[in-house]
Amino acid sequence: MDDPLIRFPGYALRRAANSAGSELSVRLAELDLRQADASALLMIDAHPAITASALGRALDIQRANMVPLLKRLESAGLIDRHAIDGKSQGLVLTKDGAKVKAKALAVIEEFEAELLSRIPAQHRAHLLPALNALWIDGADG
Amino acid sequence: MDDPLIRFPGYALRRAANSAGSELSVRLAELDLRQADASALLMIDAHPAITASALGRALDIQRANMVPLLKRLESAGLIDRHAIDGKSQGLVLTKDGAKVKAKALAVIEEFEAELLSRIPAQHRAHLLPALNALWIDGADG
DNA sequence: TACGGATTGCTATGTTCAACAACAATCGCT
DNA sequence: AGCGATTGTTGTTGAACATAGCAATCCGTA
Repeated sequence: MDDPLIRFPGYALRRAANSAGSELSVRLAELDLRQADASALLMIDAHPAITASALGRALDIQRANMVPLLKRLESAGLIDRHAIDGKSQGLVLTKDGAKVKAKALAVIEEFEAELLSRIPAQHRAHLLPALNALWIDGADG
Repeated sequence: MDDPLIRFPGYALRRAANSAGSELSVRLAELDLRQADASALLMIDAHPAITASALGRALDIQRANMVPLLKRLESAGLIDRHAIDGKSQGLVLTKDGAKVKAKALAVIEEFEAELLSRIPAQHRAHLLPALNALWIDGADG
């Protein structure tokens, strides 16, 4: 079918993100993780005792929407929360959390490699810098 | 904040798509259109009398979810439906639909140009072919 | 021509994701 | 001490997407 939309990078962006995202979700589901969960685990691992709201800012998830995410990770025994002061809470991985994070990282690394392998070689190295230019300090700061 | 995720193309894909998508939605909202609406208008314009289910396949929208979309476009007076045979219906743009489609196309063209302008020149031409490789006949073909 | 599988449009329903407004409690700066 | 800003939370809303099922219709083949 002749498609008048495929010439638009924005449209291709949406379709590619949906395609890649749904496939990654399937793989992460085997670890009982969602994409946001895995992102949070990796970020907490890189920044132990990070604050819930700081994590939300880093992942572009609003404070209100962090609540069920953190509740899920805590219920699964993957993270611990401890009070930093009277209003902030620091997040750290539990031992189980570290194990699951390692598995998730392996899944993601493999997925990313497969993703790149689908791209013609001459375009491959350009994808990441091009994408990053679109959202890092992009229009939505 | 040091971000362990920005080295992943898949993550950048999601963030970039969200960023670009939400911005485009704001602009299309001034025409009372959603992204799927605009996509449908462009596709119907390129394929007059296209079937509802064929349109859904082209846009990767399930038949069930086409119902409210088409109802919305029809209620707004942008499309007409006529029976092709006993079970299929052909979709065409109304005069108003053609006008709105032209406006939407202008919005999208401008948006896409701005999007590309944010990408360093040496990466710019590679984005579209790289993205298209990810979803056209990709893993979810 | 008659039959059976496939297709079409639709209803109903559920899930996930993300946005908003509001709130009490707390912090940090002056 | 006081005041604006921040934090974690609740509740609600809307969009986007998926599944299961259904009656009607089409189409290839016997």
